Amino acid sequence: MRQMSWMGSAIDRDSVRTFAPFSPIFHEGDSTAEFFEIVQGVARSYKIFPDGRRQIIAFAFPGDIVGFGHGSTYRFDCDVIEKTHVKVIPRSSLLLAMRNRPELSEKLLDMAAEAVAGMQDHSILLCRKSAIERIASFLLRMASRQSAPVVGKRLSLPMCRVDIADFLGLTIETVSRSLTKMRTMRVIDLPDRGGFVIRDLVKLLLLAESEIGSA
Amino acid sequence: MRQMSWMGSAIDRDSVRTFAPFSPIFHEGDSTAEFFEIVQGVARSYKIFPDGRRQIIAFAFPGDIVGFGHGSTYRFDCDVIEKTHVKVIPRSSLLLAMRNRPELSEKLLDMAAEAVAGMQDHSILLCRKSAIERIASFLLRMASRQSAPVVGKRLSLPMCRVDIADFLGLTIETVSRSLTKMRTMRVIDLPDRGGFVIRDLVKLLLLAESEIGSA
DNA sequence: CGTCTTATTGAGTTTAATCAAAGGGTGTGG
DNA sequence: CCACACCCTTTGATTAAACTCAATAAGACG
Repeated sequence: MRQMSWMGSAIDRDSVRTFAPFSPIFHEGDSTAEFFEIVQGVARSYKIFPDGRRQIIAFAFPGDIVGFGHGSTYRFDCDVIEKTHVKVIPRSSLLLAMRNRPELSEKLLDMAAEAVAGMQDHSILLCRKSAIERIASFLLRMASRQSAPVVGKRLSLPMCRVDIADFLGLTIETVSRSLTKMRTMRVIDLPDRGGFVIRDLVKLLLLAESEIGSA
Repeated sequence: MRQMSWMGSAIDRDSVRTFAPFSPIFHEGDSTAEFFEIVQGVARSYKIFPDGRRQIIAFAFPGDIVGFGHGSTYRFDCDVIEKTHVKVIPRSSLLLAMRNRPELSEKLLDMAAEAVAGMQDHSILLCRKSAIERIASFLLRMASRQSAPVVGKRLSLPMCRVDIADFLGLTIETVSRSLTKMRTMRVIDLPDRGGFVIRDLVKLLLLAESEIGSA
């Protein structure tokens, strides 16, 4: 969920908070008194199940909103994977703004629709795509978050393998093998931990099969 | 998306339309001039991809709303799998109601949040559960849509195997094998096409692993 | 420099997909 | 009413993909 800047003056008094790596923004079950715009850094939303399985629902980058679009309590946990600055927006200020400006509500509904559509695409990615297609789609998405998908430039991949695996519904071994394969195919480079380079954008797009989930 | 009855007088002038089996309610790309409440029957929402794969996004039963929560155009196709009566709600009447009653907007946002949460649960079902867990979860959901999950009563399963497969991200063969296995285990009965009977609710809940996706 | 964590690589197993064929209703026409 | 055809479903055999278990390698950090 992005681009809330049109909210304008309604959120002038928001405060910015800083989170240390791996500290929580909120927990499942906490009441939704506020939501959060990532200013700098990366957050991850996830659910942990009784059997220990973890599903990462989304990564949030600067400009993204987390915690919005829940009911009265959060439906999952959210923490940050590196030092992160977060703008805290009181729920009440949004509700106030909605009453003052009804057209805002329509916009928010559209945003919610966008979120639903995004989840649908992600579902399809999870159940219809092969491991390598998922990784390729994921890398393209990571790339488009920090610049246009550029060949040759080092792009940041701030999350560890197990996070990628838990986001894509794979194991870390499969993630690692797929990345290695793509490196062998000269589609990407892996210069260091936490970074990757696109060497052949056309092949990467082909691997991702483009139209699903690369949005 | 359910329980829109609180909309009350805003939708008094809605008309009811009847759709013959497999006729479309709307297509992807159509403009969202209206949305639809299923009065009687069953609808399915789905996307078809360039490679021919089809993903059924949701089944809609009486009381459910379809077509709500898109942007200005529908994001997928929707048709009915049996003779279905549908209440047509003009989008304009909802927007009007929102302006007149701001608290409605909050309720709609909550509904959207609900939809997002539902999609998240479905994602998890699709990428974390085995075939038999998915089928068990699906049967429980089907059961809870028509009554409390009751042992011994014939429950309707109106969609064909290929629809179940495309909803759960499986093949029809796997769906069929899983159902057969559950029948062999005396968990369910399959008295006829389009129906099933729960014989052992406890085992069925265990197979579904309950907490994920049975909501 | 050594330890600890994270990532990679390898071997074997499991699950579901694929390919292929047979069975079972339903409906139509003789 | 029966026979046939069609569609949907079930069952079987094989294959392929990803998971599991296990070991090694590479960074990060004190």
